[in-house]
Amino acid sequence: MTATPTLPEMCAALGDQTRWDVLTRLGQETMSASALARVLPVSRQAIVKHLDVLSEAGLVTAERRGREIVYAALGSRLNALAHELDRIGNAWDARLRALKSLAESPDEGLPDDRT
Amino acid sequence: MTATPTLPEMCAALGDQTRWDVLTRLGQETMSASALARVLPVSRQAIVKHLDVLSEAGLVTAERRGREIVYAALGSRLNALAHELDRIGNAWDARLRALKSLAESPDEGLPDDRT
DNA sequence: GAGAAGTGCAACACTGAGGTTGCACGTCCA
DNA sequence: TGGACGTGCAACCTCAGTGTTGCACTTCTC
Repeated sequence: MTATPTLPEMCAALGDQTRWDVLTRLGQETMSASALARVLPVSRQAIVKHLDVLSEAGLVTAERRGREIVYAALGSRLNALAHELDRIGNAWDARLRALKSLAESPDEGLPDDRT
Repeated sequence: MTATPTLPEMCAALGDQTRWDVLTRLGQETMSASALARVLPVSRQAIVKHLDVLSEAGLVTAERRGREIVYAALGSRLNALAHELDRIGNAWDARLRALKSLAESPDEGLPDDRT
């Protein structure tokens, strides 16, 4: 049981192209690490490491099925992250709008970026 | 100019703790790189590099004001990313649910959503 | 004009992420 | 029972990201 990943950790897990390749494959069908390695242009060991990271972030589930381990992409954690990011984005923009309307006083002529 | 950053690129930009420190500060008030360096435990040059990355990702805006450059956190790109992630997460879970119900009653079709 | 403050650029060091190869060990099946 | 297939572990390599320092240049202010 891993501690809930922090926001930067979640984003870091999603900040790699190969990891997205893995995820999109797993979003289409459940696959084992070896099966993924057959499809993607990296070694199985590389895949395994990525799956570890994704599993740590709660983005995939693993299920042992005989001699192989089948992974599936898990959307719920992604939705939770999305919700969090949306909240933060809204807060930033709200503050920015407040600052702008606050700076509507005519005695500050700051648009001076033209030489 | 900055082509629209890809999804992994956006996530990679957000996958760093120091960058989040910068962003949260800029979400509270607009600041220059030097001002940020005074507040955060890293050098100005490190801050500048992070601001470059964030700017490239469209997460901050820069406005020259005299001899200094004032940055502000921009929420809109974050909201766009959130929306995208939410869509993908929903697609994954829908497919997973479909697979599960398919395993029980092999009667249903798959949702054909692209991720 | 002098000095303080901010930015720009370049060289450099260090660490960790991403990837590879090789081999050992379990599991399925003909 | 042996071979094919999948996973587990470890050593190793490479390079980009994060961070530093130093110096030059611009801009504001007194």
